[in-house]
Amino acid sequence: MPELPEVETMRRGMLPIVGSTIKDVRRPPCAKRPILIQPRIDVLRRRVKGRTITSVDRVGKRVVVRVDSGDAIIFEPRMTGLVLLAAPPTSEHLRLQVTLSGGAHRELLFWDRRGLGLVRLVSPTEFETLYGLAKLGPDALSLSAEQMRDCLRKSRREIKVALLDQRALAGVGNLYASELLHMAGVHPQKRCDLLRPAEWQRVHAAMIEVLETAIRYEGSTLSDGTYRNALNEQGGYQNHHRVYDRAGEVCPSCGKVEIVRIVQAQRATFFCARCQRRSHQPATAKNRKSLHRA
DNA sequence: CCCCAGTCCTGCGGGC
DNA sequence: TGCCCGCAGGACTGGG
Repeated sequence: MPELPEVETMRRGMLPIVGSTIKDVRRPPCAKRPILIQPRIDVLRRRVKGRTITSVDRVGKRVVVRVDSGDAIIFEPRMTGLVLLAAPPTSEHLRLQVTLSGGAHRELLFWDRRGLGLVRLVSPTEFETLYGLAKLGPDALSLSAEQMRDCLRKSRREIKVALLDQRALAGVGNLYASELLHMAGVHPQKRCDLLRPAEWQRVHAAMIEVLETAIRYEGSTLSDGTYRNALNEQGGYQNHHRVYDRAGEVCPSCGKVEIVRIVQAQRATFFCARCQRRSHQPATAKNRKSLHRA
């Protein structure tokens, strides 16, 4: 499931298309139910055909491809969507094909096995309404520890659930929420309003560290193998997960078999019952060390 | 404001 | 061995 590191990796892989011109936009025949494309494909085609791509950005978990009219094509991968410059994993789930000219790549593809993703073309005004700060919080990599604490400290929600709320901060998803709380040594069920300033500092530092490291490894390709970068290559961070999908295994911090799985807001959470206590306690020496290495 | 359950969807793995 | 059910969860929606 693409979260910030995976979407950032997709974005970086897309950079070679800046300067290319869009020749056409097609919706390949798909046996299954088509994904949502807004506006209708013929309207989309009229607005982007002949336009030059000026930038490839990211907002939270979405890739933003801007063209010289000011419009932006937003790719929202959700669970299984991929933005590709190479051949997709299968031809079956190809959802959108953008043909290009004037650059090294001939086409940009949106592939999505489960079809929960969406592609939309938005004007600058629509972009602000749909993806501005009123709708989506500041990017997880750009907000400060103070901003993070200010926007969450009064909430009575559990910290792990609050981290998934894209209106508070954008980019953290289910996998990295468990990972960063483990590095911070904070219990996922601890209420935000009960976190101490030192814990907010650790959560913020761990968030930056985990996300940046995951970006260096080009994201996590889970056992279903779905996530790929723009060239259809796997990520590497799945080999460095501390707790995610490791229930019953040894905790990398304390070395004991203490990793457990619980469910919060209908989603799996993994944590170490020994290193992440509900009550206040200082970070373990090992956690502190790994944070300072950041 | 907050929370919860339901919705979309496909592939896979556990259990029988 | 084969089949079926349930699970995976990002974002959104409607009801409490």
